[in-house]
Amino acid sequence: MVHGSGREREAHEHHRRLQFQQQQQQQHHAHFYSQQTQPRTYGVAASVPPQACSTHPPAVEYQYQHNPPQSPPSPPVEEQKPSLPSISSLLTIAADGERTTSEPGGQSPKSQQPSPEIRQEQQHRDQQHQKHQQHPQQAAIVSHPRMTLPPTPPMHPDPVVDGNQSPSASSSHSAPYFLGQSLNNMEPHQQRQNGPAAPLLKRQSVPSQPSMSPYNASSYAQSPYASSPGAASTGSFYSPEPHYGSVGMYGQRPLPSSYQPQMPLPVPTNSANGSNVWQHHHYISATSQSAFPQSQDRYICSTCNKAFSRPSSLRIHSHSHTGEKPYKCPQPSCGKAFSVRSNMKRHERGCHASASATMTT
DNA sequence: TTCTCTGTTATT
DNA sequence: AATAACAGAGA
Repeated sequence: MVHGSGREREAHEHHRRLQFQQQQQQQHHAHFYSQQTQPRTYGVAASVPPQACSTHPPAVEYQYQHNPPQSPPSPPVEEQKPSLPSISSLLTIAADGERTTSEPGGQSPKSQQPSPEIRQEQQHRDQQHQKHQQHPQQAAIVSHPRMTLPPTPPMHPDPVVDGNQSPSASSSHSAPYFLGQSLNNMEPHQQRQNGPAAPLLKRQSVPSQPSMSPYNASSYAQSPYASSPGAASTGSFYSPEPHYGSVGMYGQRPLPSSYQPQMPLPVPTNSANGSNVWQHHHYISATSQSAFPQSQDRYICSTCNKAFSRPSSLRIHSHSHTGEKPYKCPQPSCGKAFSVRSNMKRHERGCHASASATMTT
């Protein structure tokens, strides 16, 4: 039971991660591009729903080719959407009364300029979506809702994310929920608090959670995405996972004091795993990097990105992911095992106090 | 600098 | 109450 629960959590997490990784690949494109087109107004942004990227990946490629990261002139989105006429015709249909039922695919024709009435309705819909996916805090940091990097997701009351495993389901609400769930953007302790969907950590007192660590929130705020898109293309990410992911979940290793986040970017396997998620989350700009206390919390769990100051701490922590319980109760009659030695000791003292006393005396 | 032990907090 | 997980102190 004890063993099972730990491994189950891990399995859940792993499974979810895989899903997210797949999704995140597409999302990454959308984010990356949107970072370069900040000046868009809300209305314009609404005209380029994320769905467009997820359902028409080629279009994204097209945009990449025309807008290299080095010099994003923040072109008006309209210029990138030459195929409006067909949408207009769709709108006409929608105006005829189908607009209430034409949404199931989540591909509402938001890019055209419909009649004010319709447009308002669509905007309203978008606003509602964004309410779901955005925290006020992040709205403050990034003035543009659409450009917010994976926001701390609104915790779904239903922790069972299995519903999202359905491709159709994920695509149908790809816009808001997709972003909202953006994965482990969620703080590990929050994840744990949400049961199976949140298997990793549960303590709120953890100071070095991804979102709290110096290379997270601050890096967002200072992210060169905003100032130097070219830097992003060089792949300066602070993300241990892509490195060790193939080795196992716990290929942690100390970050060298002079650690330089030089991720040669998309290692094929990593891309396939969607490690972009972490890349997004752990990018450090030169500024924030220099400000980062190098001697502290250098050991990052590749699974949950939690930081530890000691390798032993990290090793012990890794047990929580693997379910490994190397410390077994010495009492023959008790087959219990623990992942933390002190916990085993305590168990021994508490549960086998008399037995141990007999043995020791 | 790291490890072990102890204490604490959260969860079940 | 038992357990999981973590941080801090001391070795």
